[in-house]
Amino acid sequence: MTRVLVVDDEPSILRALRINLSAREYDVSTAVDGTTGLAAVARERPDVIILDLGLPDMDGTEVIHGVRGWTSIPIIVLSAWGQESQKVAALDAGADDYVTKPFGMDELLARLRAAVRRAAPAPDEPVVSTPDFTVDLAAKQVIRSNGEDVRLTPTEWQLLEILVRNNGRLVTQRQLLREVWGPSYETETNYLRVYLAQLRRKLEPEPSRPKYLLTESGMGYRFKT
Amino acid sequence: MTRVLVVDDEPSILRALRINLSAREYDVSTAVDGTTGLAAVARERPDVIILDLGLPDMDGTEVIHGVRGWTSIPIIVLSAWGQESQKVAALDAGADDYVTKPFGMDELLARLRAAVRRAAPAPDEPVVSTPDFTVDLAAKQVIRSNGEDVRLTPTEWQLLEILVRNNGRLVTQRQLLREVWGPSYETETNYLRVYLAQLRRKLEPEPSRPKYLLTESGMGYRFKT
DNA sequence: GCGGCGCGTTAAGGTTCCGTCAAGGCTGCT
DNA sequence: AGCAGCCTTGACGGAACCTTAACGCGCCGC
Repeated sequence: MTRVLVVDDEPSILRALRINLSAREYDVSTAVDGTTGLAAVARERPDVIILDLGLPDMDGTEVIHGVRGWTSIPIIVLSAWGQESQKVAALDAGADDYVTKPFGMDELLARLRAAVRRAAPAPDEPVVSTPDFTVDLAAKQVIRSNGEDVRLTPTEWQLLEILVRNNGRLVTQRQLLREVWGPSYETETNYLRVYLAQLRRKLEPEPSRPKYLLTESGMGYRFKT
Repeated sequence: MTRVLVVDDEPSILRALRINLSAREYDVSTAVDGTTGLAAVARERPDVIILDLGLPDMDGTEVIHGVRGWTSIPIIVLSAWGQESQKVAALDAGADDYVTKPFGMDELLARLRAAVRRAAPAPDEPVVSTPDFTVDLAAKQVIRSNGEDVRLTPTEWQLLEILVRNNGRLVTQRQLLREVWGPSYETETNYLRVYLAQLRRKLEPEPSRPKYLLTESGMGYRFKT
């Protein structure tokens, strides 16, 4: 189910969007200003953000920068009619699209679908195999080469997924912490050590001498087929 | 240079876009109907398409489908005011964005930038090769020509990255020290000698007679492909 | 020819970073 | 309420890394 976060200070718009989007099988959450909006993004990881530019506490482009600092979740901007320069600034700040108020619900829904579709990661290779195990991104499943499947906890899976999607590339500790725990955990390198150890225990033939989940001291981790 | 294909049957709009986009360093080509437009897309592979929905020979969504059948080049749609349903149909057919006529040139340019930015996943050219090894900036990885990969420490990476990004250019010691260790270390040329030696030991076929990491005595260092 | 200067090389400390283990808290289910 | 699975947190030994100093070499000017 697609999760939408609506950031707007007008109760009537919040209500209208909540009703219409819920009816279309979207999972809707809301925030009434920029501060709580940014917190909600970090906490809930919506699939798409609908952001009103006229918030009481901060400028719309600030909110966009705050989000774009660590993730590329699509952002659709709402703005009052005639705020041409604001719209341009918002798009340049990294917004994906905008809709002028008052807007037709059909149009907003179409833009929503377009934004989500664009964000959907390329339907590339959802399966990565090694001599010892196979990771199936689509099925969220890991199977050892002897046939038994490996049980991973949600956090373990998130970590493994990021590493596998960046197969061969080095992934920074900051990036891993950001994408799994959120931007305020960027220094908790502790977590990475614990969870990498768990993943190795479950996947590596010799957990103390890893072949696939490699450490690059001081930089990050790398998944190597 | 970004290549833009404009598909529109109104000469005045074609002219306006050609002038404005050319002035902004875009490479502009044009087509006046859907048929020649589709042919032009296939022939020229533009980086982005600006498409008017009101073409004489075919419906706008047909053109979009024709393009989307084989490529994901971003499409920005132009439509007359009030054609709400057409816009929705165009977005659902796979258009990336739309602008309502009459439009402000600022807005169109902003949407153009946004579309191109979204489509460009690789902002730079992250791979540099020599006969002896290959440096992949994005993956933070160096592979020797015999296949084994080279392990670099964080500091070694920072140094190498700066030198490779300035491929062929001379980089002064001060600049290297400033960017890696910070402005207060600008005189510690010691560090450079130590780390350049380490890099050469790991990368050069004959570390004592370097081919790639060259010293310019008294000035700085230069990476040479 | 002699001393200074810049550079390359090496190795030893000290510090930071990583793997490992285990205890405690939280949540959801029975 | 009790239990099991999962996540957080802290501590510790060991490995990787950075800093620093010392020495050798070639070049240049004196």
